Amino acid sequence: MKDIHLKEKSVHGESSFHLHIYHHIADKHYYVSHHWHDEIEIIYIEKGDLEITIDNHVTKGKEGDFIFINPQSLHSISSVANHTSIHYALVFSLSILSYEIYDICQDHYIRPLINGDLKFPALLDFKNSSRIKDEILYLISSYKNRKYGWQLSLKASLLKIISLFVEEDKLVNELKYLDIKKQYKIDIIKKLLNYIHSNYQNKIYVDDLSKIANMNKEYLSRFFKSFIGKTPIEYLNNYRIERACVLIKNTDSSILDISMNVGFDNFSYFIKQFKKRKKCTPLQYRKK
DNA sequence: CGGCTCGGCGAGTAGTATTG
DNA sequence: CAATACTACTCGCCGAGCCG
Repeated sequence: MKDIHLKEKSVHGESSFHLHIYHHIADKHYYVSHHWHDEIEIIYIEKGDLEITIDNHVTKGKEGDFIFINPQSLHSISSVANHTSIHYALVFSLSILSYEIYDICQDHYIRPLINGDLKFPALLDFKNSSRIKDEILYLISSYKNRKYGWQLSLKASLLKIISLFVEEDKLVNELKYLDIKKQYKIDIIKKLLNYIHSNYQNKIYVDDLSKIANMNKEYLSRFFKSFIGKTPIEYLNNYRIERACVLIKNTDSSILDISMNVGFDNFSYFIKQFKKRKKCTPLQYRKK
């Protein structure tokens, strides 16, 4: 089975050019579970609303908003109360802008952005930043049109966007605000999520997780919920059901085998949990 | 002192195994 | 398949300890 970890291992874009733009039409059940990656992600909400949680802080994005997710930030994305929405997600590695020789741009801006000393603000107020907005929209259209030399045009746009951020003094200097305690907690959550994703096929008890986090199990439940919005077991069941859905769609295995495979050793409990989340039985889901 | 973090207790709920 | 008993989990509450 494909090994899936919360830290995305997939390379965004072609292997020769690490920038990709996804166009998502998100229905009312749209939910991208907590994960993180080395790339920067810029979300442009074309239509509707989106709720994005970044490092335990909820950002409500409205139509026309741009949301910036910095490298290594733990984030999840979901639709807002029964509404569909359309958004672009620009995912790219800042290393495509790196220089091999020492350069003041590299030293003052690119490297600090890569290692997290400088960050983009989560939500940008575009009242006074229409140039940044225009440049991002231009970047999206360059990507779509793919005229000769489009990669160069995208690179130029990215540098232009960063230069506008610098010019307008909108980058956040993390060294000034570094919250070591908060970072420590985020690291624990990442550890727990990684453990769940690596071991969901086996039995997982809250006690196992509490040992990983060095907390007592009651506190861990609350700690986890305060970050993820679900208790550890709710999250685990949800993840198992999502994994089961993939197997139901893409394999001919029996529902019983699939339920065992994703870590449910109690078949009736699996059906119960499946119906609770998907509003149909696993077999009905396959027939759809 | 007040705010915050974390541990621990107890009660209620959810999940699971067993039995008839 | 339902009833039942047991275990695991969650959550409200309280208190200890730490820090500014």
